Amino acid sequence: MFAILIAMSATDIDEEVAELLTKADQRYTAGRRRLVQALIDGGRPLTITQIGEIDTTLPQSSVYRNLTILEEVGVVSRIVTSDEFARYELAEHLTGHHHHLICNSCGDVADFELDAATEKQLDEALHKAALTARFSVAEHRLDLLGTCSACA
Amino acid sequence: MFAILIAMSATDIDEEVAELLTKADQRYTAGRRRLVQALIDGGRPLTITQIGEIDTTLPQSSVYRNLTILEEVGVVSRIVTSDEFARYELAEHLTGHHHHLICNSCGDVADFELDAATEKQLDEALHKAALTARFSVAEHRLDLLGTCSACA
DNA sequence: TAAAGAATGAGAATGATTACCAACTCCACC
DNA sequence: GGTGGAGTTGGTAATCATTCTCATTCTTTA
Repeated sequence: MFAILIAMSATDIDEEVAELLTKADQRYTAGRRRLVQALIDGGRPLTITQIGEIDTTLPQSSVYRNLTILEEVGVVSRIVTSDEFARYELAEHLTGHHHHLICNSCGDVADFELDAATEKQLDEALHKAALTARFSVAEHRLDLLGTCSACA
Repeated sequence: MFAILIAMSATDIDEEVAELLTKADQRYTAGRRRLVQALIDGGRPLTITQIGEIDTTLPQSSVYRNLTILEEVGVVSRIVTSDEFARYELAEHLTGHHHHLICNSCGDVADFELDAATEKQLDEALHKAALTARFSVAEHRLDLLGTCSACA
């Protein structure tokens, strides 16, 4: 498993997280720091269980609560695939816009990026489609479903 | 709410469903017929609750069981958004390839299509990306998240 | 028509997630 | 350098979408 290319250094992320929490009148406590670090270390969307494996000192109830708070504040985003577990990763403005490779076999999720030209054309086509449906777009989500190299 | 453009007539769908069930040693019972009809009538991905509202004669436990069977057989596909409810719609080979508009406010989901050129370029870019990640693609999934016209 | 196998549906069980709450921590102000 | 109060924690109980169970009811076929 590879660590993904991160758009900011770990300390930059830390500062950004601190600012976002402060702006929302929330503290950047030790537990929350460890949680963010686990997400950085994971390098891909993680389930609650996987987070608990990466940092065994984190109690599950605190992980759930703090992920919710970090999501509200815009630090993490929650993604749902097809299995019964929600996954969390750092928000795109910290890691860069990307998409997901979802393995139908093991359920694991990896990140990937599209070349800028395709991304641009896609965006234009999506905005046109949204316009005719009178739908106001906040973001788009593009996933590939299939089999990862570990399961092949 | 509009009904979506369906790639097959209702009777064509019925025949196709019958064949797929038979091939899997399953019966196309009255309850399953009503379930498929509810999905056709809905014209968009429906939650269990919405299906129960469209056809109030369908018991919830049977809806769950039969949706699972219809999914295994390839008649319906289950989609998960961000809220806590799974949604079901007829599989793409019955309705045509399409994508989803997911409303962050009411949670409802509508279908839309992309023009063929964009879809083609997207497909090529995705295959290239999958190749470098050594990921074998079964399908892609593209959703727009935002606000629907009813909630705007 | 009878027997075997499928399917049904009402309710119980499961399990990821959320809510609760008593103990703890941190900060601001005196 | 305390003290009060709000914020946070973490263990446990509650929630609720979904799955399982099983007695009953249909279907098929011999």
